[in-house]
Amino acid sequence: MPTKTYHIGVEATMEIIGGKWKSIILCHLRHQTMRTSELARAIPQISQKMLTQQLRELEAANIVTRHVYKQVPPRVDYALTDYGESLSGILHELCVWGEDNIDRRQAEGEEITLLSRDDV
Amino acid sequence: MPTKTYHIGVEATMEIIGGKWKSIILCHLRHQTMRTSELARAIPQISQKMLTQQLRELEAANIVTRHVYKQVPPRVDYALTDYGESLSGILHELCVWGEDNIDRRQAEGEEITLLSRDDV
DNA sequence: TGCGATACCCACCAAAAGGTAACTATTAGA
DNA sequence: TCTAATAGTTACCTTTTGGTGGGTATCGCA
Repeated sequence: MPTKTYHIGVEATMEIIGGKWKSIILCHLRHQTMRTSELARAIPQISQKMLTQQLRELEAANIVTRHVYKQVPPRVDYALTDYGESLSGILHELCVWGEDNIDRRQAEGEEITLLSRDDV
Repeated sequence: MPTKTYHIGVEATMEIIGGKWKSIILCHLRHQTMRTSELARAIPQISQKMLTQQLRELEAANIVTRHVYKQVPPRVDYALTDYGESLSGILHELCVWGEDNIDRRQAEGEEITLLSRDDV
């Protein structure tokens, strides 16, 4: 197999938490284990397809675990792995920086809203 | 104008440092002011077009400044703004986490290389 | 005269990422 | 018998992102 080459560490990180959805999903899982439908409610813009696709990729990267209960209707929940928890600090800072960014842009008159400031 | 809505802070952050190139460019600028050609050498995979495009977007977000010297041949350099500096800690952690991620994957036998570990 | 150096721009094309809608399975309960 | 509920898949399409190859401008220098 051809060796995969990175030039700088951040490339690898962004491969894992980059894209439109992964960091958002992880920010929610940072606080609690969540069912599929809970995640979907917490991220109303995401489609069913994207949600499961992104969760599969996070699982493959050993960032989240998937737990299937043997029930009907099905019940599945997701949680950060220990390794996923090592991203917790970064995720928190990304949220806080973004909140501050939105505040600044509002102060400059941009028409912009932040619906929930769930980071403590 | 329709109000832009974010649901969680990290969405705004990712709009600014997300994508394939922005965080890499910023990680380099974290250590020093750099000319266009220096950035191009530091990030050999990037095309001229992408480099200037991403720099324009970072400039528009007030994360970097562009300084043009009145010379021939032209000389332009880029540096983090004060606001851009507020990302410095996050960028550093993203690099370090990625380096650790690469180490782990290597330890598990993946064929993977990290060329430079420039974070102190 | 014509080339090298630097920092662009533009038109065009390819690939990746994301979105929509319709479909599956199973069981409880109206 | 029909419907709701949950989690997921699949095919198909659109949008966004990124890549290539060309072109511009100015000045010094061989």
